[in-house]
Amino acid sequence: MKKDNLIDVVMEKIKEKGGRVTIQRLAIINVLLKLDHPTAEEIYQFMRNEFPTLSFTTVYNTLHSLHEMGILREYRFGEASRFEMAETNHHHFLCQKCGGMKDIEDSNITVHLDEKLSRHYHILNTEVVLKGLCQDCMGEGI
Amino acid sequence: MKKDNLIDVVMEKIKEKGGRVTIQRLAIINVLLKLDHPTAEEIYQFMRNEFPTLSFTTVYNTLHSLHEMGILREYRFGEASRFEMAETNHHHFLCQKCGGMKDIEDSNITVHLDEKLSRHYHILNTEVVLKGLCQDCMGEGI
DNA sequence: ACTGTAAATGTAATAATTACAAATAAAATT
DNA sequence: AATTTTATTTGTAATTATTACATTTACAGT
Ligand SMILES: [Mn+2]
Ligand SMILES: [Mn+2]
Ligand SMILES: [Zn+2]
Ligand SMILES: [Zn+2]
Repeated sequence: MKKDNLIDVVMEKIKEKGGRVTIQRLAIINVLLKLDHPTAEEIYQFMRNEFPTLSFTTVYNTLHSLHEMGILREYRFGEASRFEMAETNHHHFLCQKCGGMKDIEDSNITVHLDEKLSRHYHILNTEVVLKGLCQDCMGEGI
Repeated sequence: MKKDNLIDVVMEKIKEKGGRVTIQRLAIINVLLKLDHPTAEEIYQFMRNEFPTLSFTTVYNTLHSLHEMGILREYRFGEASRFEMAETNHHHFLCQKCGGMKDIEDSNITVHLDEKLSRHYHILNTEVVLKGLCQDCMGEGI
């Protein structure tokens, strides 16, 4: 999806949910498009130069409200939460050494759920988490 | 596996790694066999009556060292880490409403990884995380 | 029993996140 | 365009989970 178009979609979704389109929200969306699974701290530090008046609390508030609106996803692997746009479904690889989190395209993994699972759970999302060593960390042990 | 036998296996594994078999470690292993994905806090509270001299720090220390020894697994979904014995591989369901974490038997899900993934990563573990609503929370929205 | 040292303990410190009250500014209404 | 409403931002303080550290205890080898 083209970036400007995606921003429009996000703005629309915010309005749908009765939220307000603020420069802080739009700015954070733009940062999420640039950084790879950033933490709240990483987002804040990245924005400080261009946006010195931004409050760290606003970063948390915004990430939380955008998450509630279904606009982004939150992952709580590592010690700090990491965020990304909720666009497409995909899987993740977690490096046990450096803590890195890499996207794995949906097409690279096939998952089949036994149909009896849906009798016990209302499943909204299926995601595979691979753990191991990334290319940078290979050949050094854990 | 029979429980006493499992304890023996754990003791053996601790010794293999050059660790010491302490009553705290054995007690915490026993708690992990009773509780379902407990947090450090839940383990500590569960043990306080029978073991009033136990330190909360020891719970953390023990969970950490047993994890390092490969005896248990740590999951950092929710705000606090949750722990379980590392016996068999299985998958998990996370309820978006109550935060509950349920085991899904390995046999209920089949996962196929594209072979080209192993050219980029050294994959040690594959786990599926299902998100949705558990039976208790169904029919109440998110 | 003696001894070396890993582990346990208690307290203090840190890191991530949240709570709260006051100030600001979207956006609806006039 | 001015006014109004109230969601959001901001700064600070509080909370929660976890870790650091110095001291004491006790596992396990001799
Ligand atoms: Mn991703
Ligand atoms: Mn489990
Ligand atoms: Zn790595
Ligand atoms: Zn539930």
